[in-house]
Amino acid sequence: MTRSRASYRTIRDEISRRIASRVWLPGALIPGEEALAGEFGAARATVNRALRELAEQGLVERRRKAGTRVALHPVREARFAIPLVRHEVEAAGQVYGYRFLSSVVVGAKGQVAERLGLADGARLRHVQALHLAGSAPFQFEDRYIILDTVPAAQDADFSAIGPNEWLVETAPFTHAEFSFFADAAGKEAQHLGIAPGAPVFVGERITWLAERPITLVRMVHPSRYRMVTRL
Amino acid sequence: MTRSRASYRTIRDEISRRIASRVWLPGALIPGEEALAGEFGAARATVNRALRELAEQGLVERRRKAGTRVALHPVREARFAIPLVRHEVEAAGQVYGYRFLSSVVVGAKGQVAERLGLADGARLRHVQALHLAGSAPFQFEDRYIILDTVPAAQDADFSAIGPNEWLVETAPFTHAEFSFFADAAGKEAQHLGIAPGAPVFVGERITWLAERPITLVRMVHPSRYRMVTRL
DNA sequence: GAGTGGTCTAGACCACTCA
DNA sequence: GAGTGGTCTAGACCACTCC
Repeated sequence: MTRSRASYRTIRDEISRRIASRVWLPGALIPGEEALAGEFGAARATVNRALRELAEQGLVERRRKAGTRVALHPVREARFAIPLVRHEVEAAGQVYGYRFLSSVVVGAKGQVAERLGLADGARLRHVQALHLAGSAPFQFEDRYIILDTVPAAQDADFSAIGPNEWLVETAPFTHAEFSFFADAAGKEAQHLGIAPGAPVFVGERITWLAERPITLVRMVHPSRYRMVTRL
Repeated sequence: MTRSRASYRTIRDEISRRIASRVWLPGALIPGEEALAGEFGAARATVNRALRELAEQGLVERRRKAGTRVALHPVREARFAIPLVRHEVEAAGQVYGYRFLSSVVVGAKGQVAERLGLADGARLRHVQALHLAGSAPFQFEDRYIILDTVPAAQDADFSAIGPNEWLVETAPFTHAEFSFFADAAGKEAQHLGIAPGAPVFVGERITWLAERPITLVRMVHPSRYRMVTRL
């Protein structure tokens, strides 16, 4: 045996290989953990971990009593890292720049109040800022911070450090909702240096601490932006 | 004790709570697995699984010898399910429709050849199709299938079933690269029933079987489309 | 009822990395 | 060198679900 020992990676990759090479066809039942443990000379827990990871990837589907099947329609998941803008820019080898635009305390109303599940009039700090990669605009940030949840945000100074970095270190979140879509540039066009109506890539994020909303942010990128991942 | 037993979920959630409530601050070192096992009355393996999941979520960072720290900048990951278009439409409670547009075998060249790492002239099947939600256009699909990797695709019939569904059941992939961005509608505008130049949301995906490219697809959505996830 | 995955334990050795 | 996480084992009990 060249294989010093059966690791869960070895087993996972071998099973993955058998699926890819169609030794086990989509929809087919594969051997149980016990059987595979025997085949690979490993403990059942080791096989379990291998299969669990494959199930997380969506490559197989597992059900008690029914066993493990090769997924018919691999509803696979793509994972995207959600880094700080600054890290994103620096990772691309460019110099990060930050420009504070405006800040004002307002009462919640309309769509914003609704999306955050707030009563009209709840106090929000509305901040706008621009993030640069080198000298080029990279992201326009339009953010509401719920002051009931994060009172300290009322007096925070966002002239030098962006509200995202401030929040990350001050108010961890427990839940989040992300959405991404394309839109036509509105008022942010001038800040991004593009024509009004030009396509922009928008990321929206709402974060909560337990059941209390922390912040709603709209991050607008010019259309040269790409969100990329591999798996 | 009301807790019947310490499960890895209990432990994971409790640790998560301590981080959220700032009992353990960003950057702080948290107790070792041994210590936590003692505190929770669990085996070290159980604590390990809890911490491993938190590390996957990006909430903590682990290094041998150095220990486990609360992440300073939670580079958290968002996961997006990549379902079949049909399932996506049906999950939204709408009737899925498919319209085959065109298919032709071409030689690889230019950008396409380059992105797939193919020699000029490699044979590709180029397929275009439209996916509908109810009567409204949902996604325009523009796909190249590498016939060297998937010879069976040469004669596959895509008039009733989309190439994606066909591929999923015929040619599993081992690696993939996804990218998402905003663009201005080009020739696909007429199929999507939107104005040329209107913003569209584009998803591109390349899949490989081992080192051989399977397919490159460009999926174009009108700007009403939202890609959403929670965590 | 029975079979399969889900989880937990106690103990062990290993691998990496910090000092 | 020593400390911490990474992984594996052997065995056990449990929970879900199909028949």
